Amino acid sequence: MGHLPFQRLQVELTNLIASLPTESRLPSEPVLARELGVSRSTLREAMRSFETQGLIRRKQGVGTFVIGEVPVIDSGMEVLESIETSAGRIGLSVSTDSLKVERLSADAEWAGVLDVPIGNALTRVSRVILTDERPVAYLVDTLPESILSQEDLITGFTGSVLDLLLRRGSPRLVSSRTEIKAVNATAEVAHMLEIQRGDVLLNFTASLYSTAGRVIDHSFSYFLPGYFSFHVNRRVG
Amino acid sequence: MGHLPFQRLQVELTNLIASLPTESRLPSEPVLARELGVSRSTLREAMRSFETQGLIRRKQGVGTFVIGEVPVIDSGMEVLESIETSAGRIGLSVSTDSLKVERLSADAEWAGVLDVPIGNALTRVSRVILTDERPVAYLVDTLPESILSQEDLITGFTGSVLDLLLRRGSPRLVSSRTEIKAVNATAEVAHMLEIQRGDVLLNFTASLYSTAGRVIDHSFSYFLPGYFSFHVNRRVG
DNA sequence: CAGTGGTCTAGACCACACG
DNA sequence: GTGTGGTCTAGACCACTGA
Repeated sequence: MGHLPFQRLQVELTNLIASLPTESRLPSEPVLARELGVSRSTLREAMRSFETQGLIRRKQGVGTFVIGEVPVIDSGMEVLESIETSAGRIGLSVSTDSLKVERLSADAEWAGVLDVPIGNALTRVSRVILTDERPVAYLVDTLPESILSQEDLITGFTGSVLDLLLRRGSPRLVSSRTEIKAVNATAEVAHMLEIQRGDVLLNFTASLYSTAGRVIDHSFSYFLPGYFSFHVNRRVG
Repeated sequence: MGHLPFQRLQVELTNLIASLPTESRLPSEPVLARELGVSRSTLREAMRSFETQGLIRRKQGVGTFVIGEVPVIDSGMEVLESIETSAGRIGLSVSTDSLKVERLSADAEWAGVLDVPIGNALTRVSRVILTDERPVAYLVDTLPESILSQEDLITGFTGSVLDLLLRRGSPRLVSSRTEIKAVNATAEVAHMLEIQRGDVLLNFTASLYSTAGRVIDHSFSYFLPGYFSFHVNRRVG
């Protein structure tokens, strides 16, 4: 009956995961593969989507664990707000990890994106968002140093560049143009989010504008599906 | 220095694909794997993202081909419009394939979603969108038969349920609530889109509302990344 | 150290297109 | 039939965790 190992596997894994209590550990991959009558490769492939859905968590050197209810961070796309704000609305506290602030020089491409001369100093802030120890988003903000310098980040920086700019009040922000894509995790992003290379991610590429129509900030955001719910109300043409 | 076969592979494949003319065929997988000094599994894994980006096209039993410039269908999320309309704006003609119309009975879940009694007759329209022979989107619309019957679809149905409802003018439509996700292709969807199971897709789940606030239609849409560009302007809270 | 998940290999067999 | 991409296997080795 082994005609469709994969689809059968998905069903059996679904049942197995549902039958186990939260936080419990699955059998190791070699053992589980033997029990289910498939090779380890096939088992791992089937497990992929379960992790991006937030149903299990794999930790290298430790094991694979069942996750219970995932607190889904809900956010409407009409309004731009930080993940901290979205999470706060559902009473979820998130933390920032792997915060990195870099100073770099604008090459031709970045000069074009941010509308500054080539060679201008830029500030780049990258960070990982955690909910309950789980990395769920990776964010990279790039903006002119004249707008945000490393010194600005010393005091009272919680992690969100957007929240910092809003709190400071200048320059005044009005809107962001956001492009929505689905991507495979690159090796770098996979490492930051503790997932596997090639796993599916939701990606936003956004430019933030001031009232003067200037580009204030450019950001790449990568979200683990299963932990977020983005929605939008579209009017009929 | 084969310490990072995969990352090196990505670079070499990028160069190889860029160096070949449009429509040309790549060497077969066993040959190419040997030439690049990796196993076939690794080669195929690395090729995955190239296909979802629209850079190559794999055809079972035929070969793997280089795609040139992909016409990207650009669409703003503020306004709901059919893919035909979005494609038309950039002068691209798309066609419908694998059109299937089903009649089914509302179970408890669908009754709740569409706000009809359990057991009510429903119409389901599923189809694949092609651009230049390439399946790029898979759409499934489900709605009460009282709103759209199979007879309504006999004459002048181009494929888009939305366009048909708009042309008919009743019921009057106002908006849609759309949820945005990134997913792995299921076996079924992968087959319809001629991609591999597990490949990354952008997914919209939407409910369409009438002026009376009734749910008129529920749809699942799956898009191949690389062929679409969805964007939204977000205002600052 | 032993045991876990992460990566990669070599090869088998299947499904499909085309001559 | 021949050759292609699609699936699956068995096993090796690495990277990491924790006792």
